[in-house]
Amino acid sequence: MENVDFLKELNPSQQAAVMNVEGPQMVIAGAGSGKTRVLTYRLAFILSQGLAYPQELLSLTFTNKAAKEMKERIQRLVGPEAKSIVMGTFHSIFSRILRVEAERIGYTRAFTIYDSDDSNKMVKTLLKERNLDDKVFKPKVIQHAISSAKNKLISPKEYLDFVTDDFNMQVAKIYEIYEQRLFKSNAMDFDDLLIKPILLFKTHPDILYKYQHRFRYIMVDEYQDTNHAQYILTNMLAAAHQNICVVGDDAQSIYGFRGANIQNILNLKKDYPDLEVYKLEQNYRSTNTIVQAANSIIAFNKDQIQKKVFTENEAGDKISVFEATSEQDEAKRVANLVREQRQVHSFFNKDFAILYRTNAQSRAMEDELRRAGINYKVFGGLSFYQRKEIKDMVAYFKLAVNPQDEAAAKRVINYPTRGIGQSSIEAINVYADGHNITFWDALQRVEHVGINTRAANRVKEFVMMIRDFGVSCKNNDAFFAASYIAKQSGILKDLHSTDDLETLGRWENVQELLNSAQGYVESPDTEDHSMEAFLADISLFTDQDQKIDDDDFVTLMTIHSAKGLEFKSVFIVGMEETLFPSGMALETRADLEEERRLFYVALTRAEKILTMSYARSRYRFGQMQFNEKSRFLDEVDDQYIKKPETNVRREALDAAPTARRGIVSAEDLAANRRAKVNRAAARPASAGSAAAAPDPNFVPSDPKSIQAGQTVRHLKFGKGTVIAVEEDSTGRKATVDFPGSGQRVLLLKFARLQIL
DNA sequence: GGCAGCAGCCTTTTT
DNA sequence: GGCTGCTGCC
Repeated sequence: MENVDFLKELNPSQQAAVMNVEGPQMVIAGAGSGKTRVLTYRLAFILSQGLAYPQELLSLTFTNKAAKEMKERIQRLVGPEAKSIVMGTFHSIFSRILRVEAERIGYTRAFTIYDSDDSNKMVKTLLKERNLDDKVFKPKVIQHAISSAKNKLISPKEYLDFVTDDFNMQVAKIYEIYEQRLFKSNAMDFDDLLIKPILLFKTHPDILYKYQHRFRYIMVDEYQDTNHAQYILTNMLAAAHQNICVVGDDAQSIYGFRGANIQNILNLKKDYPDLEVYKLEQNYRSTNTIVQAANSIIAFNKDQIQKKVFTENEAGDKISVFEATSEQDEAKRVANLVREQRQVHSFFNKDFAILYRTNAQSRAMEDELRRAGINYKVFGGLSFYQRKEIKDMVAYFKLAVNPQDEAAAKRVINYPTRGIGQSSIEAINVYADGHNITFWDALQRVEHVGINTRAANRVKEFVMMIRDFGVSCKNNDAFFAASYIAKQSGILKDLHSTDDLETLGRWENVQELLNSAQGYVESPDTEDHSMEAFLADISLFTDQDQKIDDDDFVTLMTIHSAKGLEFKSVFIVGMEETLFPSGMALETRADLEEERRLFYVALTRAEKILTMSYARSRYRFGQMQFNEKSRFLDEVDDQYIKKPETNVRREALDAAPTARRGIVSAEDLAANRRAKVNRAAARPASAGSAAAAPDPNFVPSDPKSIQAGQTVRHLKFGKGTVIAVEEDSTGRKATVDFPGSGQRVLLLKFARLQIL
């Protein structure tokens, strides 16, 4: 409290944004302008001035990780009291509030959260029940229609009143039943975590009053990415005291596809006539070349708040652009450039990011980086909690806590297989529907359903098991209960019954889930150690939240995931029409402008060096495509791009070792064929392993001593060369090229290798 | 009821 | 090219 010295570290516009804390404020923060700094200092300022207790500050962030980092920074400024600031994503904060108030709107506090996969399955079930053709009524389309209706606060009834065509009438009906079904399952989908609080506040003014007065200062980060429901929610909470501060950058609004409404930021002045607007326009991150290049492209957008982002940083290198023959060629040259820049600029791997539009593009990059022996890490794609084995485990957790959870019950009632087949499940479903009871209640009365006794008995056993799990969750902490469930459900056994690497990997993942339960229970930050609390926590966990360890690796991720991050050297690959901008975004100006903002986000991730590339040919959907280079490349003011002659010289240099490559080189074809042979050979090899005679001369070396470049021997695959060694969440892995059976990635904790 | 093999979809992004 | 979910066979 004693000092406010930290304000000296801010420029005048940052200071203004930090120190004006009463009344509605909007901070338009250009890329790299110290937005996080302003947010943290603003909270610290309020605390240091004694304007509020920390628990009266509500700060809504885009990811849980951002919240955690921000809290740590505030703690460094004002001390441990910062811990009590209410900080997190919309979804996590409001799910917490909902848990406290659940009974008021007919849920129990043990309600479970449906992820989009669960919702999708629910829609599919409803289509089946209503005998609708899923070719006409595509589950994804319907799911999306329901979700956007919910986010616009349109009820099923209103939806029905609103539409005239047959298709949408059916959608309205499905929407209605979907809502009923979720309610009966004591479950909420992602949208509900925002919609239900609004409903709660509308119908219970006393509760609204409580939270309006509890949160005296509200801050919203990444405001450009909020949707209608989030906008309503913040307005409701801020209505009493109007101390709301939203921070964002309209130029970085890239989540329109999932309902984010850029109008929220463009029109805020209408909602708050007294709104004070601060613009942070000085960029501290990038070279002037990068800042100006980014300005030059965003100028093509019509929808925007005018601002001039500038920097006092040096001009820096011009932007390089290169054309590759194929995606492999592109990847190879990126790998070469990474090596070169590491040398020339003394960069580490962690100074590099390779950004792309779609996750599918990571594969070619990974192959070439691995071949080049460059340590890398892929973010996004299938996250830990989306993996089948994890979802199965989580479904058991959900059921134990909330047996009414229909999606969870259907997921695991016959996994691991216990003789309750599809026809039995179907019969139970029909029975539940016909008697207007829930799936779980129908399971209790399985003897009336009319399936064979064998299956009925299995169902009874299943029900008893789930009840038992429920008891275990009540009486023990999350780690104990999770371990108990993993064992008793038979999942661990199921995953440990074979010795193939993939299944073992799954077993490992389940172990990792148990580890995280242990970590959760033992963490000093968690007060509630119950399974219920643990579940609530992991249901909203995403890949964005994963810990980044201190290893030195090149970052591979989509541009969306890269928002908020910065790297010394950035590669934007796949700059091709229909890929970036996406072929799906060419129809309307609004869509194309969102793609352009995405390009803006990509450009502004770079601090020093920026390289962009496009490939003449690329495999998509298993077919070769030939794309034009992206229009976005032409939109960059060419004074910031390296002149073609420089490029040509570069290309001649780079191309030398790969000069023989055609569009698809013989080498690629060979590699391809080898991979296929390899895959085909994999099964017989492991099946026949029992027959292999033990070699008395084989002495496995210490896994830690395995290094790239070594010649090693493996009992099954024979002699091979270690191409790369890397480590990720599953452990240390070696890529070994065996002349007999091709390249294999081996987990070193299992594979026995002898260094020769 | 369980498993293998095949068809068809997908790939825009994710709380 | 890869994954999911469906069908048809045991």
